[in-house]
Amino acid sequence: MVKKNYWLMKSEPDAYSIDDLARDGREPWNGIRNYQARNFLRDSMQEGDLALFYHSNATPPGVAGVMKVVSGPEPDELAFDPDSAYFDPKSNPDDPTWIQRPMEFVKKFPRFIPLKELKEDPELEGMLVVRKGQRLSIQPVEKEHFDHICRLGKG
DNA sequence: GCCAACGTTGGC
DNA sequence: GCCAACGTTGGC
Repeated sequence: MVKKNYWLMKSEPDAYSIDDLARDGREPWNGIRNYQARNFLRDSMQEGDLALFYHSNATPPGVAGVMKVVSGPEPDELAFDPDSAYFDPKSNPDDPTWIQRPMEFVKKFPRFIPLKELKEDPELEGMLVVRKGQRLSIQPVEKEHFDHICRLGKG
């Protein structure tokens, strides 16, 4: 049994929110156009890993719930669609630059946890998402931090 | 709307 | 390979 990893994945709720995932049940996480985030998606994530669903560019920003990695890496088809905002003419279908991961809804927290609260919590010191100016849309999270945030979300 | 903190691009 | 210009992210 491989050790489970934990993640935080950002989405702008205007584009796709935890409620959208609750409705859809399962959704490919695509449109990632940053190499570091791509590498996490492609190389580090394992089926069964859990991820915090983070609402970015929201009022307020914060963690809304939990989802699960349910499959291996797949080519991000948006990169091949000239009509998509995520079209990348440099991505070759035979060797895709960008990849996606199917994610599955696990739960929406009874209590949304705003970023402000994460920043003020001494238990979460050192967590990437509380660092000023960090922009990475897919981040590894320590199990202790993940568990603590789940407790906070219970209300 | 502002702006800090990046990441990317392209000239040299 | 350097680095300035530019674009994007995302909190505030």
